[in-house]
Amino acid sequence: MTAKQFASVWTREPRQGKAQGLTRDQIVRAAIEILDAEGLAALSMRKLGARLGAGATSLYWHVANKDELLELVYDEVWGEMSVPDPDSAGWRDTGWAFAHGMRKVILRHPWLAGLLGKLPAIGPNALRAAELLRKGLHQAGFRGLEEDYAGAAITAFVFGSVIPEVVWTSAAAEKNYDTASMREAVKTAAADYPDLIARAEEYAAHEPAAVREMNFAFGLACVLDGLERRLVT
Amino acid sequence: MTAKQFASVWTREPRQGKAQGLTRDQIVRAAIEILDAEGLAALSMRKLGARLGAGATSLYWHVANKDELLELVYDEVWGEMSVPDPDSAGWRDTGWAFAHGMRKVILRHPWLAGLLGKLPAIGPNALRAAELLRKGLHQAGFRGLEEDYAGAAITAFVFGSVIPEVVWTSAAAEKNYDTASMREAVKTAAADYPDLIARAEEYAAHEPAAVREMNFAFGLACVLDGLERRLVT
DNA sequence: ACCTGAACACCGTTCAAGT
DNA sequence: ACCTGAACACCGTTCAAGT
Repeated sequence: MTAKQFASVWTREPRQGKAQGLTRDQIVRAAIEILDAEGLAALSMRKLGARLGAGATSLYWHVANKDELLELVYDEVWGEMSVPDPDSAGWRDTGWAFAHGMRKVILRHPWLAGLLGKLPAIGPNALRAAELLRKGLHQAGFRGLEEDYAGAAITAFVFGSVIPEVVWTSAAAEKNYDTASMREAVKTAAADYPDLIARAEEYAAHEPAAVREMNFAFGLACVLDGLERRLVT
Repeated sequence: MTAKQFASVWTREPRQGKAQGLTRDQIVRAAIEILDAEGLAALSMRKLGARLGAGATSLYWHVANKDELLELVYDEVWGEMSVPDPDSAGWRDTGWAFAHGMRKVILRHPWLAGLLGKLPAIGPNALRAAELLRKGLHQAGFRGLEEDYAGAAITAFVFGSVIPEVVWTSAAAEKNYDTASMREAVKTAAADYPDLIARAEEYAAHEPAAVREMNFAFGLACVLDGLERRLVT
């Protein structure tokens, strides 16, 4: 048994206006750092607490539970999205910029893909973005339910596009597979479908980032074309 | 201490040709039952083992780990998808049927949404469906990378559409919130955006299943229109 | 070949207690 | 008001041992 160190108000550091306590903001930022560095599965309350030099259970003063923390984190990153100004451009440019802005955020934080199907997004940043999209589509001429449908079509396309973009790389990162062996695995899995393999090989022959960007642009243009047509009619 | 029951080869049931052992198929089916009934978070190896009258660790003979089990489960449900025959209909009908088939599977197994961003889909059922979509788009006239882009656009739209459809109801189910209080929460969260609230209220005024179906049909028609246009040009 | 149980190294969360 | 540590009820997974 070692003796306890002497401690009293006089030996202890002053409180200094609560500058050293935990903040919800601080917690959220630290969580994002862990998520960016190690992925969704690696975030635990204990690890997060340790990173902040606090006990895991201290977090529960600032945050009701882990799911609520994830909601905060989820909305925080939507704040990074650069939203276009619907007043300064045509609706089509707005839609285009909106979709690319969303995509960029998810590519920067791939763990978002694992949260999309888990949490509803009703935080302030998500709502701000939703309102901007709505406004752009309203100015374009959509009214009533079609205003919703049009917005849903754009965001649906973005979510659905980015998920497969991200799921491979983040699965590979979490279990650290090498990409060559993964490609090989797909090839043997698809042995019955030579045409599918041929397609995968042509796809893989291109620079990944570039071909994905084109893939995204192609689909987005389809969606926007469809919206435009519905507007004219 | 209670005495052990007498047991020997003679009192024990015969082996009967290994009819009573666990099967991979059996395990996968039981897992789906749990998932359908209680959702993704409720599935544990221990619970699954118990349901099958076995120890949790027995499962590891048939399955490498939980993630692999989820991959099996994931692919298994894609087997339920009714895939259209691209030879018997125009490509647009095929695309339409394909998208609706996918959507139906996810709506029947909402926990799929939580897996989309987590697991790549390269099981046999997923590949069979992918090949069919590819074939339909090839017959339509898409070639090269555009064949991929077109397929990706359709599946992206379906995934992205169904996620928000499902995430609310499954979040509500897991924590059993009542829908009225959730709607109220959204309303107060969006207090700064009256137009957004107005839209949400008109949306909520309709029969949910019907308005979602229309939402889906609207966006899908946009995507297909866009594809058609790219085909003609 | 297939299954078991004990054990390990984790989880999220509660709560009485401290300052 | 904020933080701590011990404790509870779970996890997924490994592995020696059984049949």
